[in-house]
Amino acid sequence: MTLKLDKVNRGPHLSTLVASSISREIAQGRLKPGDQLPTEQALATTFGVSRNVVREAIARLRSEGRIWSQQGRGAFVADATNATVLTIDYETLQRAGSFRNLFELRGMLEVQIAALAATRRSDADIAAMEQALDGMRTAPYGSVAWLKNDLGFHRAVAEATQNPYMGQFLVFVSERVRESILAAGNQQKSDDMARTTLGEHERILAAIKAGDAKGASAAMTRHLAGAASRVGLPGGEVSAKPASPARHSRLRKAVRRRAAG
Amino acid sequence: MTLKLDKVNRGPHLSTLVASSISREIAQGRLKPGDQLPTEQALATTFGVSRNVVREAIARLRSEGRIWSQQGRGAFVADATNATVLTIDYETLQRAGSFRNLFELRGMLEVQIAALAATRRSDADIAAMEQALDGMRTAPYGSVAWLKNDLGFHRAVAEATQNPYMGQFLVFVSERVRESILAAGNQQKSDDMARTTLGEHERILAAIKAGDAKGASAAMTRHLAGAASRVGLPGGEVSAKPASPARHSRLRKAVRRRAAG
DNA sequence: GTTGTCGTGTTATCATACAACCCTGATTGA
DNA sequence: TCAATCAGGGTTGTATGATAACACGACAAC
Repeated sequence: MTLKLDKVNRGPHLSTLVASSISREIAQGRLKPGDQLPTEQALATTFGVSRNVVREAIARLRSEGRIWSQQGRGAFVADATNATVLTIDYETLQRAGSFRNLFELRGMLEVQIAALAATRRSDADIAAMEQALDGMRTAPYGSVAWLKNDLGFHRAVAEATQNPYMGQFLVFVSERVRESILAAGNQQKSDDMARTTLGEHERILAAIKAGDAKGASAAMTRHLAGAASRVGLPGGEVSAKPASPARHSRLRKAVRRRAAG
Repeated sequence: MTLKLDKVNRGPHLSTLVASSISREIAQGRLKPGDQLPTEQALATTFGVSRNVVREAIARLRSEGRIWSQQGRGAFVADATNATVLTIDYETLQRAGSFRNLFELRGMLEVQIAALAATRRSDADIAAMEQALDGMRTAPYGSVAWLKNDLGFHRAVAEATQNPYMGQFLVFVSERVRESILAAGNQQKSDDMARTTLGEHERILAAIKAGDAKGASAAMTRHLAGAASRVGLPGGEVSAKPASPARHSRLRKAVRRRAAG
C-alpha cells in the first residue's frame, strides 16, 4: 500500500491561532461590534504567548477590517459590514453543500459575464481567449497546464467585459470551486471529456466573437451544466436564466467523500 | 459651513506601509511567484523599521495568501490564484469608473438573486424582508438606520436563495458600492426619493412573495436603475438582462470630487 | 554510498524598554 | 464657580536583543 503522507500540519503559527480564536469570538457574538478587546498584554497572558504574537494576530484582523485600534486607547470590534475582505475559509469549503452553492454562484456570474463580454469584447480579448484555448488543446486533460488555461479562458472572458471587478470576482470564486473539487476528490478523467470541454469552450468563443450576447450566455450555460456533471454534481442546473422560473429540485446528495487526512 | 473632517490620516501603521510596499512589488511583477523575499532583517534595514514591523506586515500578507513562509527557509511569493481573500482596497475604490463597475457587478448579482429568491424563499425569509421594509418606513431617508435596513432587505433577499455565499458576496459588494458613494460625496436626499425607493422595494417583495421569478428580477432591475440615477449614475443601465445586448454608452464623467483631507 | 554531526542562516517566539498617545483627575488661576 | 493646564497611569506603536526551532549544505565516520 502506498503511504498517504500528507503535507502535515506544519503548525499554523501561534499568531494564526490567536487570530482565529479572536475571530471566532467575534463571529459567535461573544464580542459585539463596538466592544473593546482586552489589552494586548492581557491577551498575551491569557493565550500564554508573547505580546508580539498577539500583535501579529491583531495586525491581521485589522487588515481584514474586523477590528480597529487606536494608539493610547485600545482595540475595538468593527462593524461586520466594515470587513474589507471577502474570505472563505477552508473549513467552510469542506462542508457538504458548499461546493454546490459555490458552483451556483459561479454560474450566475459567468452566464451574465459571457453576455456582457459578447457586447464589449475587444480584439485583444478575443486573442487572449484563443491563446488560452490553444493552451488547452496541447495540454493533457486535467493537467496543471490544462487547468491553468481553462481558468485563463474564463478570465479572458471576464476581462472582456472591460470591468476589472468581474475578473477579480470570477477568478476568486472559480479558485474556491476548484479547491472544493480537490477537497472532494471526485474527479475522473477521460479523453472524451477533453474533447467535450474543448467543444463547449469553442462555442462560447464563437458566440462572443460574433457579438451574440444571447448565444454566449446560452453556450456558457451549457458549458457549466456539462462541467457540473463532469465533477459529479447531479442535475447540473446552475440556475442561470432569470427568465425561466427554474424548478427547484431538491437534492440531498452532496459532496460527501473527502480526502482523508 | 460644516467641517468635513475625515477619519484621516490616523497614521497608517508602519506595518501597513511595509505590507503595501511589498504588495506593490508583487502586483507590479518585480516579485514573481516563487521568488524568495529578502530576509526579515534585510527588509527591516531597507525599510528603516524594526524587524517586528516587518513581521507584522508579513503576517498580514500571509493571511491574504500573497506569500507563504517557512521557519528556517524564508518567505516566498505565492501563486496569484492562491489568494484566499478577495479585497478591494480603498485607493482602487476612489478611482474613476470603479463606482460604475462595482454597481454593474452588484446589479448582475442582485437581478439573478432576486429571481432565485422568488423560487426558493421560505416564510422566514419573507418575514425578514418585511421587517427590513418596516425599518425603512420608520427611519428618515438616508439615515444610518435607513441604510442599515436597506442593506438588510437586500441581504434578506440574498439569503432567501438558501445559498449563503449569495448573501456574503452581495453584502460585500454592496458595502464597497456604498463606500464608493460616500467617497464621491454626491448624494442628495428628498422625500420623494424615500417614497420611490420604498415603492421599488415593495414591488420586489411582492414578486418574491408570489414566487414570480421573472417579475422579481424585473422589479430588481427597475430598482437598480432607480438607485443608479439617484446616486447620480447617468443611464442607470445595469446590464442586467443577458438577453438584451445592452448598448454600451461610454461615459467619461465619473467620480471626481473626493473628501479633502 | 549512507549516515551522523555540525555550522550557518532563517524564521518563530520571547522579553524588555521606550515613544506616542488617550483619558482622567487634580491643580491652578481667574 | 469655572475653565485651562498639567501630571500621571494605561494602552498601543515601535525598537532592540536574545533564544528556540528549523532547513540546508558541508564534512567526517562507517
